Amino acid sequence: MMKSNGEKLTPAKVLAEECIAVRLRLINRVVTGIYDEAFRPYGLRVSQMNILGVIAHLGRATPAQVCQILHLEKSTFSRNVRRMRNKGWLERVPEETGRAHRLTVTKEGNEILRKAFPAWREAQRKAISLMGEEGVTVVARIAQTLFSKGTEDRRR
Amino acid sequence: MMKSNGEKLTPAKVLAEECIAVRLRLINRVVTGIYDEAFRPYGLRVSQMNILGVIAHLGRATPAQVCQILHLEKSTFSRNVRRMRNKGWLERVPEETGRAHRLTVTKEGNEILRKAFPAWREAQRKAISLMGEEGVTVVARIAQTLFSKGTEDRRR
DNA sequence: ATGAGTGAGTTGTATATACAATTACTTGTC
DNA sequence: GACAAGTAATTGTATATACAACTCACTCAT
Repeated sequence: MMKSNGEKLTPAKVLAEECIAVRLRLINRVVTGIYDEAFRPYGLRVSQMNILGVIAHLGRATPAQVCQILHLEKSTFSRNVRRMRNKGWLERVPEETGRAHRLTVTKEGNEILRKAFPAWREAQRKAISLMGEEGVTVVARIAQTLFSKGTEDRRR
Repeated sequence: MMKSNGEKLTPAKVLAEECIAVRLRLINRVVTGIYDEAFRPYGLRVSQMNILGVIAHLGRATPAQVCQILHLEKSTFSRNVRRMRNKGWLERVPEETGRAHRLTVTKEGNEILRKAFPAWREAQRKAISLMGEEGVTVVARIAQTLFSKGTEDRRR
């Protein structure tokens, strides 16, 4: 742990050994791969499942709500939604006013969630086995603080 | 914690409340944003810094080595390298044989790592504040098992 | 009423990512 | 030596992601 030996501490060395982002992004790639592989037979991606899940949960969601919860940029969300509307999983419900609208999960959208559910369970199992119970708990705790920040901290 | 109330447990509800991937990916977006923002003045992305760091650490690295360590698909790596070669941060050292080659970090590459180092420190500080010491430790532990898997488990 | 500002949404551009297919080279094997 | 198998790298295609710039429609102050 203590690096009191004679090796020189170049930026590269410190970066490679201490950078949080490199580790988190690595884990993210692997875990994303686990879920995407599980969902492949259904033509579903984990990113899409996440969005479907949130909207299904909210019922009739505004894009801004979903973006705030998931910390997604509005343009990212806009394009993700387009793909899912093309697949018939999401539907727009226009508001009375302006260009604004809400989103709902269609019957087909709920159907795909239902069909992919066993695959999700299997992916969860693998993810837990990779991250450990502790890892799962910690990730849930961190995400919780971000969900909160999303609702309390309106600016930005 | 226990959900013994009368709410119905739809797939959507279970997914939204229990999915590990949605939480991990959310954290990944936020943390990636922290580092990318810090690096923006230097025209550097966190993904690129990660690759530079690993290659600098290894000295003369084969693409396969780096891909194995970072769990990056070879085509992803290939295109990332192209961008960094265009910026003059990486250099190819051809092998005697075939199309194979190794990569080294150029003087400019080391320079950018050195220049961006304070920004990295600041991003680390923010990431630690977001994830907590425990979060940082757990992520390091999980990543460690993946690094190991990369070297011992050759298939896939 | 009108013109500045605001909020929601989309589009332009660029990077990151992965899977599938292809290309280029090497190394057998016959 | 020619052909089959294997490995490294690239290219084709698609999705995910974000920042910047733009459009559209509403609101409000003068």
